[in-house]
Amino acid sequence: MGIYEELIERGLLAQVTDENVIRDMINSGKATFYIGFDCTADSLTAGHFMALTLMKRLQMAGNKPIALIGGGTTMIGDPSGRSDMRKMLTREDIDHNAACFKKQMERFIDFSDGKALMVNNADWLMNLNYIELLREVGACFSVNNMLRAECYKQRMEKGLSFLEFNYMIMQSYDFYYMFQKYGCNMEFGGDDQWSNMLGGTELIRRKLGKDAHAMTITLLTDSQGKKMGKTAGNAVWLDPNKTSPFEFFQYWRNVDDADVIKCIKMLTFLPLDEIKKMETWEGAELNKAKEILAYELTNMVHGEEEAKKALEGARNLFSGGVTENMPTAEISEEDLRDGSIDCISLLVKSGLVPTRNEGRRAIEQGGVLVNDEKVTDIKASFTKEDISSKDFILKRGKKNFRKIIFK
RNA sequence: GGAUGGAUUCCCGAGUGGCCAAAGGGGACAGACUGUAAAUCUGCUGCAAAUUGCUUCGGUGGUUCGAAUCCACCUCCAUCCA
Repeated sequence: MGIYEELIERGLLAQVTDENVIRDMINSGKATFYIGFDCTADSLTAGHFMALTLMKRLQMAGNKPIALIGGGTTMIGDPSGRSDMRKMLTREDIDHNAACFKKQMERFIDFSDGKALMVNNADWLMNLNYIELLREVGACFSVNNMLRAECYKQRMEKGLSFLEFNYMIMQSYDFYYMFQKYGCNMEFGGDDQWSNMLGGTELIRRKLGKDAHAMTITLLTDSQGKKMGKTAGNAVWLDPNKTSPFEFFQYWRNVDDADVIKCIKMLTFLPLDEIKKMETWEGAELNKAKEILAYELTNMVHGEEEAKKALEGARNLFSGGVTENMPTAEISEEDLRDGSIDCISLLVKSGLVPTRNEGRRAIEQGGVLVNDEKVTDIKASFTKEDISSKDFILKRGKKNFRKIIFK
């Protein structure tokens, strides 16, 4: 089975420009492909992770990846699939984010000995001359066609600024530029990028009379069609300081029954026949699959040690007992008032709750437990001895908890 | 450039002088039930030194005992005309 067939089997491919050509190309390792990452935040997310694994899969099959950091395109902001305008980022923010991306990517993709390239489109986009660009590239685009593109549809009602409208042109130019400079003959991206990507292949065909290809990855959505990799509107980050390995693990441990197998197929590198066996699992048995999924991903993103810790921590918490490898929070003498700390402060301090009001509410609703005993009094407080004499486990809800350590 | 409509809390959206920290829905969170799942039911959803106080209805000023609501100017958005 070639890599192309494997990608299909895993449900990763959404659309391709020319199936036969692309299959031959990637199966024989002749593709030099790129995936663009716009640096809108200072960490990659679970969504990017799928793109990175794809890069890796293709790299393992002998193809050459180019990771394109969108230092230039981020200045514009991709309107695809968005219902509102993006916040404009400053040049400094973008540069900072790009640096963060770079670091994280190096963990996944082997960039040594030219096996893969990392480039930043700020290097060529920032110096473009407006009139020249319009004449050279702008003439190749039909506004009529662009307006028909799926990615702008949602914006036709809410409004689309000219700035964002140009995003497609910039992305197309990237491909055109890298096609010439690096021999990049294929572009990968999320399925929401399809129209932007076609812009690139079209531009190359018009300007150079050559064929370039595009292929999109199925967006990772849950059974309700919502994009995965987000909790409460917040992304699941790959940066351990933004989403701890434990939280990361728990996110995947908690996916819907209906989505586990799909996630394992799309995100992990487990062999397909192994996954086939899991497909027969049902009901509570699926928890095993969830654990595997969570472990595999945490292992890839945060390393084996963290993955093991998270796995054990979670097992301990949910099946009781040992308090090793649980996330901890530290408090010190300064946090005490009159020799003790009240429960609400402790919740806030440990990060289990963002505001005192929410802490109060959690207690009122019976959602706060100390060593598995419900806290019933809002004014409950604990002394240094309470906390340091034995393990002190503070829980908010069923899945959020900290071991409190007195320092 | 002209005309009209609009901006409300995480999102959608009601509110057109006091009864408004602001209806309803979604989402999120918590409880029950479960398998750390889904569905369902219940509660809850600005902040805090918490029977009270403070901040919030695009922005800045004003009128008023009192403004999300009225007035002026400004910013942004949509639709139509150019």
